[in-house]
Amino acid sequence: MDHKKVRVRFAPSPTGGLHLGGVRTVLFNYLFARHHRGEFVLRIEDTDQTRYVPGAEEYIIECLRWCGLEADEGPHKGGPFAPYRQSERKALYRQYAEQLVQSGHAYYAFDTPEELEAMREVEKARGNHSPQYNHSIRRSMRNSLTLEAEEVKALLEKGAPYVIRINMPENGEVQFTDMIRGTVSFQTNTVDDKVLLKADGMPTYHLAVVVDDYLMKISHAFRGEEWLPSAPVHILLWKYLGWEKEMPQWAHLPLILKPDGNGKLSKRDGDRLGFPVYAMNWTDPKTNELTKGFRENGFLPEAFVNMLVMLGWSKGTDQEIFSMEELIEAFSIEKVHKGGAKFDYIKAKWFNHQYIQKTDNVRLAELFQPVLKEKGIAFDATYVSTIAGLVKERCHLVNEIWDHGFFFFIRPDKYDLDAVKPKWNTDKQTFFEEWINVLSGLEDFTFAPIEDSFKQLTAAKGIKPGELQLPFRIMLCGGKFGPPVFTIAETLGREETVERMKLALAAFA
RNA sequence: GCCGCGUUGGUCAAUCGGCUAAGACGCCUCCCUUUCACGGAGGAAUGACGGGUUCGACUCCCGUACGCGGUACCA
Repeated sequence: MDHKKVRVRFAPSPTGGLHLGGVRTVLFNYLFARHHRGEFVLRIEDTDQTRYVPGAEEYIIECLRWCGLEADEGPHKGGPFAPYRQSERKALYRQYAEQLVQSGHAYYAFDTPEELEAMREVEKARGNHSPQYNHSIRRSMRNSLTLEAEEVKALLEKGAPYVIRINMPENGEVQFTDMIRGTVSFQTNTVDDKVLLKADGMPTYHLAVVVDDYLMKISHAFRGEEWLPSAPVHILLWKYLGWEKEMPQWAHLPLILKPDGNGKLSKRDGDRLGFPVYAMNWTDPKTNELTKGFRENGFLPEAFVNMLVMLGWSKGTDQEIFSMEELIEAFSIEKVHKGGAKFDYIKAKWFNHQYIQKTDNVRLAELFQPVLKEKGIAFDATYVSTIAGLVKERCHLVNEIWDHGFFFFIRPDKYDLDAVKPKWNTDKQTFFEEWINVLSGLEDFTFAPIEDSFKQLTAAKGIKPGELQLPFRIMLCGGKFGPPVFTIAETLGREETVERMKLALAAFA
């Protein structure tokens, strides 16, 4: 690797929520930058004004913050290469497009959308499956290659709308080395004359990435595999603009695929299969439609990130759980796979489960509080964190603390009578009535004394302890679940325990 | 259609010519526990296909098949 300072960038288009795959692209950029002690830039590619979605940029920034993948430079914090929004850099691009026209690598095209459409119709009728504005077509279109110089000048002067298109060479090969895929090559006549500058004066992605990557001194450009087919356009632009020596090294990341079938994972798949695809909840400002996010679904950001990094990258050992520091240390772009990976929500939850076990109960309780609030239940932080500690080993999502510990917050509203009734008798009834008295007078209402008194009384009554533990559990929880039953009693406290026993006894009879 | 990129168990994946093909998730059996879970011990399950190259190929090369991506004045 050369000695150029490592600078990478994540360049999303602010059109909606941030997809899993987007976060993974951020992650790989971030890890690469940190590993090489370089810089990570956030650049907003909002060149398509018709697709602007309010709030999307703020959402993206918040996602990065939540994931712990914050950029060093960006629209939210500035930096030496500001502005970082392409819409605010609009004036910059035109000169480069003009420069390309001057050097013959681009040209003005005056074709109207209708003319373009007509051309496509004609071509399709002739059996051309997907007509491209390319070397063979451009000769019959209205552009500065076919029109007389005076006519072009006249059109320009009278303000006729036009775009600037790249002039793809007819016979040539573009070759480059992708850090993940090795040598990739294209025949130039198979790629069309992409629009570089739109009629509204905004650049297209193709021009903007190249110009901004150059201006922002980007050393390595990572993006999704879907960009591979347009790579030759970008490579040629670097060359035509005379910046070839500064061109970043490319890496096209594999796609994240849907769990069933094939194809790129989409928001729709999440809705269909019941799991989040976006990092955080996203509400479409137009339709008000809410798309669920990993964060609100009870994922810890460390787990989310760890799960994502394993989708397409492997250290080469059997280690699967990595701290951010370990990832920064171990990450290398060469170990990123070529093939796409299917997203597995079950495995994703397994990662989260691992992290929940390692997470401090106080933090877990804080993350769980919103669930209680939503239910209109208030408990003090210490109590909630005790519960979190008691049930976390069976939680794959933070929100599941409720599913596994709701009875710590509310009395059971129904009992698993099928598990009690068949074996219920007056001896058991009597046992519990007497034990209530014992418990009421117990000096120290904690695990050991509770268990001791239980054992003493079962022995005295000649009933097997096991016969009574399950009913006791059902009295307190309502069903066959939860942590050790004497722990539940201790946690609930004497009053609540006794009260629940009385209530249950009435229901069991 | 054309162009490009891929292809190891159901899924994530290791292997960079020596494989009796790791490990993880999930699944199944058992142990622990008179709840569930955690934990522990086992088990089933993999190199798309066909040709080369080689003493030897999952690994390299070439075809084929299949999949995906692209084919916009969207990114």
